[in-house]
Amino acid sequence: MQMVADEAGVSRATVSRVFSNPEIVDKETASRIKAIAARLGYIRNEAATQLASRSSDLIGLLVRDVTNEAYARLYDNLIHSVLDEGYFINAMSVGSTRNKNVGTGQAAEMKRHENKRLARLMSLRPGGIFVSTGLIKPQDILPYASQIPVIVMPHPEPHPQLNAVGYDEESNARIVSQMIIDAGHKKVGVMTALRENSLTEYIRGEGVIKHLSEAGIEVFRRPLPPIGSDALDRFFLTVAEDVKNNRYTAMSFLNDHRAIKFIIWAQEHGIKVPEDIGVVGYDGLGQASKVVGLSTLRHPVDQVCEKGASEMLGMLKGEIRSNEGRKFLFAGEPITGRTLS
Amino acid sequence: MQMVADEAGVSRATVSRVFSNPEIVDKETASRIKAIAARLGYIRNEAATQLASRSSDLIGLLVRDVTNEAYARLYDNLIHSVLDEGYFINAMSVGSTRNKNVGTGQAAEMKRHENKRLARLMSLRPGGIFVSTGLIKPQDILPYASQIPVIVMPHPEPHPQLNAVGYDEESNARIVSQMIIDAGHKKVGVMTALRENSLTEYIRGEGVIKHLSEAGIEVFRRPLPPIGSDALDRFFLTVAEDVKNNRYTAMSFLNDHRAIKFIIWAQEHGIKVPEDIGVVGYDGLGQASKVVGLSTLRHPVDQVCEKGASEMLGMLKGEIRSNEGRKFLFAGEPITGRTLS
DNA sequence: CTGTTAGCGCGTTCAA
DNA sequence: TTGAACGCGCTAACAG
Repeated sequence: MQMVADEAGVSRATVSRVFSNPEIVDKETASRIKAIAARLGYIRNEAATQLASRSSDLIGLLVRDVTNEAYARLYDNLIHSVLDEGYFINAMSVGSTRNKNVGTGQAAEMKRHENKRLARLMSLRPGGIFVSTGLIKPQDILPYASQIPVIVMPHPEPHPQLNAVGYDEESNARIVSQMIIDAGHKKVGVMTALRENSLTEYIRGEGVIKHLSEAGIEVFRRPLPPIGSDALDRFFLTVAEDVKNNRYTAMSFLNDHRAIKFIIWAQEHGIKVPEDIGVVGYDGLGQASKVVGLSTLRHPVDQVCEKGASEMLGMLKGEIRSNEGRKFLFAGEPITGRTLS
Repeated sequence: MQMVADEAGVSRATVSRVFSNPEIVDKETASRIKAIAARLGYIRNEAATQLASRSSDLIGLLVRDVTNEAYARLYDNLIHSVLDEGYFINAMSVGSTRNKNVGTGQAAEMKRHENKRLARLMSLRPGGIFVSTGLIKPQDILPYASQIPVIVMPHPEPHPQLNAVGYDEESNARIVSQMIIDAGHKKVGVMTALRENSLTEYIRGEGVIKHLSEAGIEVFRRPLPPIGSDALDRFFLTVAEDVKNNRYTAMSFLNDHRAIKFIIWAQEHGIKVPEDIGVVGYDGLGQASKVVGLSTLRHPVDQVCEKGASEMLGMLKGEIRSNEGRKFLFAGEPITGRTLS
């Protein structure tokens, strides 16, 4: 910066103004300085900028797993939504469990890991934070939420003090249930999750069970084994056993990814979908579900992101109070595919 | 930090040491300070740390599009590879073109956009940078490469001064060609790209053409129309026309994503794969290609990431010189699916 | 092992 | 419209 200032025959302060408040600098001087800066390859040091200005154009994003298409979409969408207003998303991916030997009962460790990442995110002193992971607990977020705007997304976090923009799981469960009912199934297997592993998935599963039961459908609760590399395979074996015994004619999954994995698995194990068993997913994202023709529910990702971004920007500008636990829920839409009947 | 120091009855310097160089602090003092910091919710300001230490535990990643599974895998893999050594990946996603009205000939604008993002990344003063985008040009990277370690990945950037860890497109083209030949095709359509739009895809396409031609196969060059929202649809129409006229029996795509999009499109337009036309992809990533049973070539993502990360870490530690244009190429492996014959 | 001191590169007063 | 001076929160010598 000093070099640019010297070259232009001005002080560092003027150079600084050119990059932070160009309007208050003489037009000619400004363009001359810009040219010199470009020629010299000067790029402002954000760390120093942030430190001196006590503000940041950075918005943190704690995200579960970027290889998960649902999160990737969210990420991508947020980037563009906030970029228009001059903000940047700094993502902290907790990471996939793909190559990790995460065994039974290690959900606790994953939570610790998420908390670490969240703290790291805070160390960057972002203007605000989006939290997009199902594992972390409200009480771990709360301390930060009192310092900067925090929006939980797209999980419909119920905690009264946390802002949340998310999927209307209640409505969604009803929609999925109706799809199953409309397809004529009378006996249905439903994948469920433990509350402590994923509140969202817990609500999804229980919601579907509630609606199906109320409609007189016979429901078979099939809990997803605790987190672990072979959990899904064990789950599939259970379903295969159920199919063999004609316990139910359709299976409701907690997300598309697992539904599709099951379809691939079933194919390899001589089980036909939907002849032997109907399959319904949950999220409707990703190319794979389109290819399979998966019957599923499409989450309103774009709506959620737009609302989340506009809420965040409103809070950053001080137009919206960030400590009132504002809630916004959006319902998805049914996607009729070829896997349910 | 001052509050923590006061509370512990030590100076700020000691608190600082606890978080940057714990070994040189008295063990008891250190743990006492840590406890106080935790209680007070103190989190170090990274901007200040970075400014004062003139170093960063941050590695930048310029990435084309996180919603693209190939890049997402790369991203995720890098995060974990460098985290083990105490580094963090800060990704700058140039963004998908999904919702953008990117018309014909706007490749130039996308390049400008990428350059802006790269500059922004530099403003964060990372220790090094991974460049994972096909559009940006060597001369736009070079100025940065002289300042910090830069590794281009996974595109096999040929520029002699740039480090690159990437896919061995030469070998890959040979492998794909062999798959097509082995499937018995004599007349083949090959998707090609413009050199200025994507060097990698250009090399891929030309490589396949070269190998097929040398094997006596009749090749039909089918260039992908310039970037634009309807480019792919126009391409598909061309292929459909070719199929109708029996010009060729198989089509070689430049990546799985487009191959799968074609398969979905073909399905909707009454064209059967592989009966009417065989399809071969390129990259072998993503759940969708598995579902389709796409015949394709699997890129060695993990190998590339591991090598890239270890190179980067070596450079950051000064064990490897970063200005020698080191090159590492890895060949993929053929995936025999159901779409080629 | 710990405290003191001098910056890191910038934004932002306050005068001029 | 510009420059001088101060400080953001922290690390890195150096001395003790």
